Amino acid sequence: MTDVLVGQEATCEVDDLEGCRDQELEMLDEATASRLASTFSVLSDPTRVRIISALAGGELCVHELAEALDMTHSAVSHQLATLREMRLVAHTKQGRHVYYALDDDHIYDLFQQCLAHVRHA
Amino acid sequence: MTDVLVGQEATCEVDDLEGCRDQELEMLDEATASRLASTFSVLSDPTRVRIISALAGGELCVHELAEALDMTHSAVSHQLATLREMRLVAHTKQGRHVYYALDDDHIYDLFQQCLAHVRHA
DNA sequence: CTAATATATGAGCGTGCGCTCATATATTAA
DNA sequence: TTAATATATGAGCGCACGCTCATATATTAG
Repeated sequence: MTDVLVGQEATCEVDDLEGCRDQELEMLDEATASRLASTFSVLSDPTRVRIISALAGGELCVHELAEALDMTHSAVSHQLATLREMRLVAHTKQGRHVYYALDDDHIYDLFQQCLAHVRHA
Repeated sequence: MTDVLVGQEATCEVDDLEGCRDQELEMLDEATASRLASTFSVLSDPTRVRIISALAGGELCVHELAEALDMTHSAVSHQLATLREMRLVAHTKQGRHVYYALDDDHIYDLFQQCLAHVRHA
């Protein structure tokens, strides 16, 4: 109680600076926060997690992935499109097959670290 | 073409084993995949990322967080409820203020690792 | 060529979620 | 007591997203 500034109507004036100074914060700007959130959101879906897990063992084509995940080709293909747009998987065409493989090791590191965390807890 | 089993109705029989053997996969089970996805989804929102970033500098009460993020108390309070349910933040009551602080270092490690990745790319 | 296979993709549906608004509860001030 | 402050929370809205279904394109077989 009796904080330096408790006034609630002076919301956007000096308080921000005071608040930051209080704890040496370099507050994350919104753009960086959004990029972080976007990166995490790539991994925030069970299907995509399973795809990444499957591709960790080597490249697979769409119907192999669909079988491994027991999902329709369409559903898997849609998710692969998402992962492609986010530059997480690379694809190479061989005949009428399209083989997908992991493209971003950093994301896979995040995946592994989270896995260790989940398995430990 | 002429794969061992191309029939689409024989989806869940021998193909799974074949696929797995191909690459020594220990496929992630669905439960683990969901837990991974849930963990990542906690960090997949810009507001929650900013809250975690703010709390990284020390504990803050709701109105301080609201000022730091330039958001309403209600929006911040709702997100804090989510973070509380997910055991990411701890709260202590002091008078009419409720101070929040980070509770899970592992999650913060994930946050930091992703930040490094994003800032490097 | 036609047919079958492999993948991609738009439309639509249902659901989850983040915010606002209104309201409820708790604590302190007067 | 009443009033103001601090936080929590239910309802509702709008939007994003993951799936299904249907369709389109590409490649290979016959």
